[in-house]
Order: sequence, then C-alpha cells, then structure tokens
Amino acid sequence: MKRVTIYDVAKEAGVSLATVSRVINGLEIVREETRLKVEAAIDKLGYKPNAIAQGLALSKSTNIALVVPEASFGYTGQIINGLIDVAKIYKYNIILHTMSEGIVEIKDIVDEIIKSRVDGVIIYNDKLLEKEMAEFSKYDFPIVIIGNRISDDNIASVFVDIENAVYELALGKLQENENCRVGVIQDRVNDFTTREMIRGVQKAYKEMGIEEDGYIEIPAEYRRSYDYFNDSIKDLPYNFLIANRDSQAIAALNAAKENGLSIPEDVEIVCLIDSKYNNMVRPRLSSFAIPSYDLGAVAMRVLTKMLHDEEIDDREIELSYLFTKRSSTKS
Amino acid sequence: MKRVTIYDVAKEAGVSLATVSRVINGLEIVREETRLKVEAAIDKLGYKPNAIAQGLALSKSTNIALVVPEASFGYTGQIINGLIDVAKIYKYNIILHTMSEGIVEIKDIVDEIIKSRVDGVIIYNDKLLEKEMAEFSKYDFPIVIIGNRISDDNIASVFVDIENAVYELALGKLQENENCRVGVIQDRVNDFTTREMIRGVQKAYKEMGIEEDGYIEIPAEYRRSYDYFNDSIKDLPYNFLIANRDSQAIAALNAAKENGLSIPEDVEIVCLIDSKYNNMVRPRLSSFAIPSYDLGAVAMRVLTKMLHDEEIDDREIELSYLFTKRSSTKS
DNA sequence: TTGAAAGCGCTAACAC
DNA sequence: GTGTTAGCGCTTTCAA
Repeated sequence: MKRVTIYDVAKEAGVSLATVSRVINGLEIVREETRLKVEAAIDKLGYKPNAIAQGLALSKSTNIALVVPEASFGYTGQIINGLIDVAKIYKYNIILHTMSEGIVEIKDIVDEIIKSRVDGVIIYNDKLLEKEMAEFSKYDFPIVIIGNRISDDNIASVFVDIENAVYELALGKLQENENCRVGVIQDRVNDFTTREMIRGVQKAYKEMGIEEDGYIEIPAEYRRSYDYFNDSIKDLPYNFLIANRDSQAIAALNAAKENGLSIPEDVEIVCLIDSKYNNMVRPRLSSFAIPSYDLGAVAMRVLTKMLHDEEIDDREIELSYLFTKRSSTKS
Repeated sequence: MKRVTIYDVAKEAGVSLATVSRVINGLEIVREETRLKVEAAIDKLGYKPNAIAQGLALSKSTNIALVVPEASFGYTGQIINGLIDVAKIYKYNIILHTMSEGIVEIKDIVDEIIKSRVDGVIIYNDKLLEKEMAEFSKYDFPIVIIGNRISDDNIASVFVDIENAVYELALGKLQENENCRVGVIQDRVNDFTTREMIRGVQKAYKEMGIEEDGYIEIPAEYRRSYDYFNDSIKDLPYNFLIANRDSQAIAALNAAKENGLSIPEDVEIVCLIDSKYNNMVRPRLSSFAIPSYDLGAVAMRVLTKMLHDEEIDDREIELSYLFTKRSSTKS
C-alpha cells in the first residue's frame, strides 16, 4: 500500500491539510460536517498519521528510552511490565536498550539514545556512571533512575531502601541470637545493590558491637554461584544468607541441602527480589517483596509528570518493601 | 543545552549543510581538509544527528517493533536478548510492545506500530491473528514471526518444530513402554504452542494405535497450575507430563512430590523451553533446549536481510532443538 | 568537491 | 471555521 499522507486525506475530503491536522488532533474548532468528511476520508484511505513527521514538527518523539542491565529479564521483567503498562496509558513507546556486560560500550548506547531524540530516559542500571549521566544531562530530557537515590533538576528517582531492609532484617536476627552470622551474597551484575546490602549488614553488626564484615564475595573463577557454594557452603562462617536475585538464593539453597545442611535449621536464606520461583523451590524461599512492578510503573508515571511539566512533590520517591516469610527462615 | 543542528555545524565549519551531511554519512566525495574542518565543528558543538529528521528525509526510522505476549519475560527474555544483540550490530533500535492479556486491544498495538513507522516488525505472539497480520501487510514493512511456520511476500518466520519434538519424545516413550501415558499440559498464554504439542502426542498415539487424547486442560477456575495439579495429579491418567514453560513443569513436579509420587518413577516430567530454573529445581527437569536466544537472533538477522533487500534462501527457517535429559525422566 | 534548493509529513501561527 | 505558509532537521538531486 502506498503510504497515505495528510495531503491525500485533504484532497480526498476536499479540505486543506491544516483541517485534517485539526481533526487528527481533536481540536474543537472544526465544524461537525467538515470533521465527518475528513473522518470518512481517513477511514477510506486507511490513513495513520506519521509519528516521525509529527515528531519532527513538534520536536518530540513520544518515545522513551529504557536502559536495563544485561538482559536477564528474569528480574528486570516486572519493572518493564510496570513501565510499559503506564507508558501505554500516556501513549509513549519504549525503546529498549540493554547493556550486555562489557560487550556494548556505554557510550554507544548513550549516543544512540541521544540520536533517537527520545522525550525521556529511564535507567535501571548500576553501571551507568556519573560520566554518562553527565552526558545525558547536557541534553535536556528528563531522566528517571530506578533503584538508586538521586535527583537533580531534570533527574528523579524511584527506589527501595535496600540498605535499610537488609539492616532491619539483620539487626532483628542478631538481636534474637547474637551468634547468628549474617552474610550478603555478592551480585556481580548489580554492584550498587550489593553495596547497599553490605552497608545494611555492616550497620547491624556495628550496632550490635560485633566485629564482622558480612560480605560473601564470589571469586571470579566461579562462573555460577552454585559451584561456589557447593565448594564452600559448609565452611562459610555464616548461617544466615541474603541474596539479591532468586537464582543466587536458590543456588545457595541447593548447595546447602546437597551438602547435608538443613534449611532453615543450619542455614537460613533470604532473597531480596521476589519472584515466582522463590515460591517454587523447596523449601520455599523467604523473600523481600521489592515491588518491581511498582518501581517501573511509578518511574514511568514520574517521567510523564516531568514531561508534562506537572508538579512533582518529591523527586526522590521511596517505595516500601515487605518481608514475606516462607520456609527458608526460622520463626 | 540548546539542540545543535546541522546548520550550526555548517556555520561553525564555514561550509554548507549539504557538506556536513556528507561527512556524517561518510560519503567519500568530501575533501580531506573539509572533512576535518567539519569533524572539528561536530566535536566542538557536540553535534549528534537527529534520527527523527533523518527518518523523515529517508522515510525510514531504523526502529523495529517487537511484539511479545504478556510481559512474562521469563521465557521471552532470551529471545529479546538474541534480538537486541543483533539489532545493535545493524544499528536498529527495538520498540517493545507487550500484550497484557485482554487489557490491551491488539488493534491499538497495531495502530501504534504503524504510526511509529518502524522499518520492520518481529512478532512472537500466538494471539496476533490473521486479521492483524492482514492489517500489517497492508503497510509494506517486512515482518518476521517467531515460533510459527508462516511465510509470504514480506513475511518470514523462525521457529522450532515443536510438534515433531513432542512427537518424537512421546513416540519413543510409547515404544519403550506401551502403558506409558503421555499428557501435554495446556499453556494458556501460548495457544499455538499448546496445539502443536497436542498434535505431537496425538500423532505418536495414533502411530502406536492407541486411543488416547493426551491433552491436560487446566480448568479456568485454577489460576495457578500448581493448585490444579495439587488437586488432581494423583488421579491424572498420565505418567509422563510435557509442559511448555518451566513454571508449569515445576508446578507439576512440586505437586507430584508433595502428593507422594516419586519422580521419575511414578511420573516423569519434561519441560519444553529450557531455562536456568529447570536446572535449579530438584529433581532437575529434563528439558528441550528450544534455542530461544537463537530464535531472536536469527529473526532479527532475517529481518535485516529483508530490510536491505539481501537474498534470502528460505523464508521459513527451522531451528533445531536438543533434548537434555536430567533427573525428571527415566533411563 | 561543494552549495542551493526541493522535499520528507506534519504542526502552528497567521490570514481570510 | 478554514486555508496558506513557514518551519521542524535532514538527505539528495542538480548546478556550479
């Protein structure tokens, strides 16, 4: 089908293109009769406005760039869901950018995003450092960061206070039993989150006057955390493990079971991000319910507010978490 | 930062915008000296070409629309990964569209896609019916379908012969033991795949001269397949279950274990789509390794070929699968 | 090798 | 109410 343009519609309806434009955009100053004529022509020709041309004329694209870490959609998925659901409401499209570790130059992504002249950017990614952020902010589109407390003139953020979540959990455990040893499992693909978790435990230890670090670093030679735990879990000086993602928690859980430890008696395990799989493994994994869907939805909502110059009461939006006790923890 | 345009660069470099355009696009007919001047100006001003304007001028957007089923990225993720990885190579952006069951009108999505004037579409979705396909094909962009054998003038497809995979598996089992009863678990969000699986078992039964249907329909009142299996697995007339997605296989597996059945002795379970979780549950799930990443990568590659009018030997590309035996099946 | 100018499809003043 | 016209930022003939 030959691409039909606004001119074709105008000719078909016997009006000027300006009138067609008015009809398309629902401006009220068009006479009923004319509008009907135009609409009939639109239907007849199957005309759909060219968003690119509109974008050029209006200097906006109704596209949003979303940057997520390497494409492990397992734990990114809910965020994307939330994002897309509200993006649809406000008629924005999502251009998806992933950062496969090391393979793609961050600079290239930033470049692509700028060239594509999106109206805004949502970033859920530890690895986008200040340098890149600075690059972005030279162009004046609004940015929303997920998972990281930050804000600025045209930067907002939506996050959960993970440090505090971990802190409260660890503190509770330590108060219950001073001999409990809480350890945080490193998440290689989420440095920032890992650091937050560590700060949480450390704060708890400190508050209890215990000299302990609480950081379980996964040596680089282990490609899968399961292998690491299989080799080491019996010797680990921790009996309460906190992991960020389900796969890591499950790895620890399986390794523990298979090395003769019972859960939660010998080792307790908690997962930060909730996923359906936490509920599918046995014993079921206790977990925080980091509201991933909401993180995405709220981020997108805030972005639309920035885009429409609506009032925003707070550019640093903290969402609350919930702890869901299942069978991998005591009491 | 004021958006810098090609005019700004031209003025800065003391040349015309046509020359700047030539430099940007790497056309050889620019004198070295001039090119250097222009490049210096580009650097100095931090100019990045406006992809929207380029799009208008060239009537192409370098954007690809990707349509995936409701946003359960768990099993869509690998496909998206593959897609994006090769999209990057060819400098295409991915606009992501999801179809949350029932909530979004398919028509609206088609509409959005057409308005956005993407260069091509990749669809991984059972629910996009012929009606919508027809709508798409009125506009002349190329389409690649994932998971479904189909082709046409500007439609190609990349898929795995699931019917055959299931057929071979079922046949082998039945030949081994005529009393074995193979059942396919309905996947509500993937009608097409479900039907293919059913045809596979039915063909095997038929070939063995056995009067059996092999379809395990999950009644609508069960929101989670786990609940259904918990209620029914002991009475199910099947001892060899085939599920499409990991979560369904795991549901059956958990329900079986918890109802006193042992795996694989009493019930065997196989999952079609492989995921890391298949390897994380106990017993580990035997599974086909449907090459999801490759499905995405190949789909995108084919699309680029169509976009660049390259020769395509086959518009129906069948990818092969592998069966990975783990602990949820015998022998 | 470079510049001038038309055109991609649309919006938004500004006239009428 | 409706039409005319000047952009939006870029590519691409066609001339020079």
